Amino acid sequence: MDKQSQLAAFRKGITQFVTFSDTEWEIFSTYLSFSSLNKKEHFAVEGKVCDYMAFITRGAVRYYHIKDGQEITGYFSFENELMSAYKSFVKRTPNRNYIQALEETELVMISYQHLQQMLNHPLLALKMERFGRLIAEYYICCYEDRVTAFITQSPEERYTALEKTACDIFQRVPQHFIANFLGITPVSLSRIRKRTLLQH
Amino acid sequence: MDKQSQLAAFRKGITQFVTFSDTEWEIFSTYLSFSSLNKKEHFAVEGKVCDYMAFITRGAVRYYHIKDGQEITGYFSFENELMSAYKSFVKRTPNRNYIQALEETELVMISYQHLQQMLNHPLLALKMERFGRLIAEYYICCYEDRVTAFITQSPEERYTALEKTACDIFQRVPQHFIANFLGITPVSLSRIRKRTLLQH
DNA sequence: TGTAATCATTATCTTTTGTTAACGTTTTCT
DNA sequence: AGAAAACGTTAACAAAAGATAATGATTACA
Repeated sequence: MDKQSQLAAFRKGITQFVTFSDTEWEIFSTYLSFSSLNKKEHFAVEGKVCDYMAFITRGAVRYYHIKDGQEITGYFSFENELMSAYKSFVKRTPNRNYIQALEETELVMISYQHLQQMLNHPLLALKMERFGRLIAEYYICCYEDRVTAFITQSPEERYTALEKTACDIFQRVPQHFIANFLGITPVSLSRIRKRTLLQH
Repeated sequence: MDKQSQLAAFRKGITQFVTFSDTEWEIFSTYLSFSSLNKKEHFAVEGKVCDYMAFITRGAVRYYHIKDGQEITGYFSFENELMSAYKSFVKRTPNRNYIQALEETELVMISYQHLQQMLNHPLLALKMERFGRLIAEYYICCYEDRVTAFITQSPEERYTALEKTACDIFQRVPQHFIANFLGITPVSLSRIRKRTLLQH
């Protein structure tokens, strides 16, 4: 995808948070950069401070931890979504997990440094503060739902809910990653799938 | 506690996010109000839009859902912490859970309406946007850790971790609420406690 | 193209959790 | 002070999940 299309996709994708005037966008877009990830390439790794947040124009990534030498996938992001090792990015602390491309992935990126420059730019500051706030609020709402699911639902209920709200994910992501995401083992997810199939 | 002390506690408590000049604080504090909750009184209930966010100067609350007629406690907040049905408050949607005082609780409150006024107030806007952003970022980090715990740890590991990081919670909150918070049943938590005691 | 790696399923066994109920203790409230 | 409610523990059983290993099938890639 060419850069103009990527920029356009980005501009459209963030209208749920802020809309930039043409003048503002002209300034804003000078702070952006582009990058791409090959399949299995990492956007962020454990131990390093994450210096970028990115908008995915094409592709998909997974977030995973390593515990006792085992990879445990906690989340996914797809095209038209924002991605970052959020805590590391905003707090400037070493990241504690990995973000890896599941497919060929294209990104529009904002570096931490550029973000700070924009937050100090008289013509952008207020809008950027708001942008940051609304993004954060958006993700809080996602997290709220996710924690609620762990508290109030069984693994089977979480699986059924996921199948309802995002069944396309099963076509796109290996099942054992989804199992981790649901908080269970791949073997257990396979059993749940069989169980729920037989029920209908 | 008298209002001046409460205001002082609030001002101090939010220094981790923003520091107000005396002039700013004078304006800011005119938008605040005070309230208190008796034990078991609700700050937020299911189905209603939450109109306030609050700083707890004294006391404690629990957040709970009702599923199949059963209360399931998902979170707690204590003195010197901010509290709100966040998603409902920022999105103006009906709240999906309850927030109830565990003890006599005193609050400094900001109404949604007043917050909007401050966000439009020329002398406060930028700082309030930043305040909102930093609060949201703070809670995202909390949520990140919480979700990671559900993904990577067993119930027993979550219990042990909680005992290490916040063992005082067991003196203050009924154990069956903590069980819910850990994602297990009260019976199971009782067993885990016995098990881990015997191991040492 | 052919070999290796990845992946989902299944089976077996163990461990843990959920469910229900009972019991005694403590707390609450009138 | 006394009755009722709330609470933590324990027991017994059922259900579910974890661990490990084996088996095909598919995919990746050299």
